[in-house]
Amino acid sequence: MSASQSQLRADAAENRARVLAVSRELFAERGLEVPMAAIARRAGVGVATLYRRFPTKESLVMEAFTEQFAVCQAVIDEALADPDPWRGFRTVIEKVCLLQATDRGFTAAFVATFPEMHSEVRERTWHCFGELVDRAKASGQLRADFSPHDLTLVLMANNGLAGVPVEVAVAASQRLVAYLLESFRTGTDALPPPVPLSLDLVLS
Amino acid sequence: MSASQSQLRADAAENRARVLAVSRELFAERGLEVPMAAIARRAGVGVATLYRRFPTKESLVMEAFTEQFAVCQAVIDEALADPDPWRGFRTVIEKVCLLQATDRGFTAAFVATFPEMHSEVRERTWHCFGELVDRAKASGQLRADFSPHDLTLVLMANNGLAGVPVEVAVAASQRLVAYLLESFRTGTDALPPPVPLSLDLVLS
DNA sequence: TGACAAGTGGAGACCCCCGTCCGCTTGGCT
DNA sequence: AGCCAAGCGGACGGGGGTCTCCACTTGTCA
Repeated sequence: MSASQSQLRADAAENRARVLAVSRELFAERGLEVPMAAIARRAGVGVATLYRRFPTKESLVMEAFTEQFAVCQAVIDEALADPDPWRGFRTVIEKVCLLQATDRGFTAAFVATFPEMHSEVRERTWHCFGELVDRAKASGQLRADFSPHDLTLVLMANNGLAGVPVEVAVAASQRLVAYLLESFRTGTDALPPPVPLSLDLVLS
Repeated sequence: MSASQSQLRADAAENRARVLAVSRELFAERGLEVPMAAIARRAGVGVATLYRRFPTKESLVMEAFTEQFAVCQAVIDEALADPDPWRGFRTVIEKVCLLQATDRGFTAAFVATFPEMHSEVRERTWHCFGELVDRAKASGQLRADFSPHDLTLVLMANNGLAGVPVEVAVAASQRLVAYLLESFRTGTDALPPPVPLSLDLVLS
């Protein structure tokens, strides 16, 4: 990596880093539709600088989120290492949904770059999750008719909560996830408290 | 109403009606971001005609969806008339979510125009649903910690399923709703079959 | 049937976005 | 210290959106 980074002049490298940091901030706050000019302005550089480092907006998005994708994979790996399959399963869903609720650009970036990722990576993730599901079913804690496709269902549903202020989104997401996990499992326990959502919140 | 309609010349009235019909079609198919020019083209009129009848795109949206809003209110009224409170409750959620899944512009229009509706209407809808919830709880079929705010939660979550082909969205929505209703209730029965969702579908 | 108000459509003003071009600046090496 | 390639930023082209303006057409009523 020092090959591509250290080739850059010191100031250029610093700018590049600042651009990435700012991108992550703004994408998280306002979603991927934030204009390149806004990123440039907040990073204190010109638009041209952005495009010199990242030939396209999409490439910037991709770069800005690779870290998050790694986190995702780590979450699944960790879950597979958990001796309790249900806890692993639950944790994956909780953590990924939290990530989604916290970072407004995350899902969009996820679906946008998903087709571009080496299918190898996709396959691996999918396979791992499938294994998690099988184990959880085998342990009798996950309902038998749960489908791995339901993970996508959860992610998409949870994504519908984006667009409200972060704290609200997080609380709402937690309650949604709790409801769903309760359906997924054989058993019951207390939900997090209701969230006073209002459709007005979507306007912000 | 005939006051404002019959003032229009015959051809103008016909154009207006066709514009509204086309709007509903396109909003349902492609969401609210469909350009005014596209609506005009499909309706076989010029852009100016649109703007003469509907001073702003927002006003067109509002007009195009008032019918759907009426359907919503009707659904709730019908549910209140149902002697079985749980069935009423369940039906409201199922029907509204189906509406959402079928019509891509519906939710967007709903949240967009919600703040503009006479608060009288909002209050009434909200009040009715609250009553439905109370009755369902009293009958012991709805969990006690269900909050009316959870309706908004469901709507937002269900909205996250928009953007995939309609048939898929409907199937996914049905499964999501089934999962959630199962959580909301004290009891259990069979879910609709899993939906082979893929994140790729979002790209369409 | 003829006159005129009501109706019409397309060109274009204005704005916002992505991505490029080009003349100026500056870090880094000798 | 001085050179120069690497770096820089702002102006600009191209596309697409909402909404307006205006010269032309057409329904309607006497």
